[in-house]
Amino acid sequence: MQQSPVPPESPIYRRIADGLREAILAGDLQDGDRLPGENALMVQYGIARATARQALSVLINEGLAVPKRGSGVYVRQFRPIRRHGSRRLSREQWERGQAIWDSDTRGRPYTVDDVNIDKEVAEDFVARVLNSTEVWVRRRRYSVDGRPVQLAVSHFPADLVQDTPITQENTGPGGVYARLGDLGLAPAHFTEEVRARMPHPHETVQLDLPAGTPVIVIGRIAYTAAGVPVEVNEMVLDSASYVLQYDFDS
Amino acid sequence: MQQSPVPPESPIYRRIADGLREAILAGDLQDGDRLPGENALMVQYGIARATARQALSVLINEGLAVPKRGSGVYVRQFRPIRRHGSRRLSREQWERGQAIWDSDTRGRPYTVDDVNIDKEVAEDFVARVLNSTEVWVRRRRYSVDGRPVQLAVSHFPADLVQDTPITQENTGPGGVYARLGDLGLAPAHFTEEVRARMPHPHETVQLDLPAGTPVIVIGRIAYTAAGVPVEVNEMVLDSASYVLQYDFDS
DNA sequence: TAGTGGTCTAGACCACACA
DNA sequence: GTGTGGTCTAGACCACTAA
Repeated sequence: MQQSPVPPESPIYRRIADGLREAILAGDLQDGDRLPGENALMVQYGIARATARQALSVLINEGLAVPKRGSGVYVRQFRPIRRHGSRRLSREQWERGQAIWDSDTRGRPYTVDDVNIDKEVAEDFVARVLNSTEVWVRRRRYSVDGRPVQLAVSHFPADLVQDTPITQENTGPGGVYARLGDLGLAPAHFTEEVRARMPHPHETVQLDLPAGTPVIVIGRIAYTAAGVPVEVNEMVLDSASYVLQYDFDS
Repeated sequence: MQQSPVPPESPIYRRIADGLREAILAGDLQDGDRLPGENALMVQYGIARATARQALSVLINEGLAVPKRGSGVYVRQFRPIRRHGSRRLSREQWERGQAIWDSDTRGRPYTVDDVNIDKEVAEDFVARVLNSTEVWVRRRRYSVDGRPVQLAVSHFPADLVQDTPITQENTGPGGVYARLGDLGLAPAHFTEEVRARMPHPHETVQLDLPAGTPVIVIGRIAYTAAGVPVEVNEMVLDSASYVLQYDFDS
């Protein structure tokens, strides 16, 4: 009936992970710095390899570190793009230098690849929102500096956009919204629904996401001034590459 | 010089995880359903325990499943609260039945616990935004149905709110914003910065987050009509409990 | 070639849940 | 008590990176 021997503290792998995390969050280890590898941890703490791996996997799944095969485990950085929702209300005071998170303000150009356009039967929620069972769907991927950052899928009611450039790869100057304007259907109101979750496998591939990186999912509905829904756009963003900004009154 | 023997496909643990994920996303397994456990997978696929664990850990880290000690691994659901940013512009058309994600609209009451108020030296970015090195800080946690869903930390310039109920636990009717109004500092404009990341350990504890659940972080700055910043509020939300909605023009 | 991370096996002891 | 997941050891072979 003696007391339990020694296990009052948290498991070894967790204590190791805590130590490394602290070093990262404190800035002792930063940006592309190399973390102690599996072998180093085995020696330093006298543990088995699986345990060292478990410790590192904690940080990897938290998105704080990235493993590079044959090389090592490295600290990850956060330098997002700033995406503006409603910026119409911005005054100088809250437009300049008042950001909470640092971000890349240099307006780097988007690249669009993998454009893909199809006429499809609408999924349930799209059909419900657009009041249309047939839709034209535009899928594309956006990259910045050669790195993919966003997947977007836009849906348009088939009867409204049939035989317009919206069903073509090249939509002409001003893009899709300008063409909707030509039809007298210029988007005037938007609602955006924002959520976050872990990525699905195909998103991990298409966005080249390291483990531990959530995605931000934006469901956006565009309405004309008359209240006609003309577009449902679902965007999937690499959360390590974005900060969303919304400015509003009241 | 014969071809490589058999390993053209993805690793076993991944194929198992893929199969289970498919079952979840297709709805074959849902809500609180129990997944096949480690032992079941070992037998079914003839693999070692560590490999079965690895397969399950994939789903757990994706937030699709939750392990329950001594019981099993269970499918997780997504039934979020809808949080409205700018809703001022909402018309009936885009206010009712036009949501992309299901959400709990029944207005369940928040509970606030762990209220904590202190006068502190402002962190860098807070000091920069508020033009004040000393701030009053209100920390609190919000729960819905007894489950914690949000952590919030509000900062107020010390010189503006000194000796007001804002420095007290009970701020009176209308809350903090009403008291700011009493001072002629009613918030009129807001900017919100939204990002997502994996939670830090203390957030995991305070929000009781299962593995694989990202947090949504909202950095909110409130300005008076005159453009004076009066509050910096950092909110950390359980991403499995929230959908953010923003409505805007243009 | 040496070192790194990726995958996998075959055991072990533990705390906890549930019947 | 039996079964579950949590932690840990001590090996193995592989693919990839970098010198």
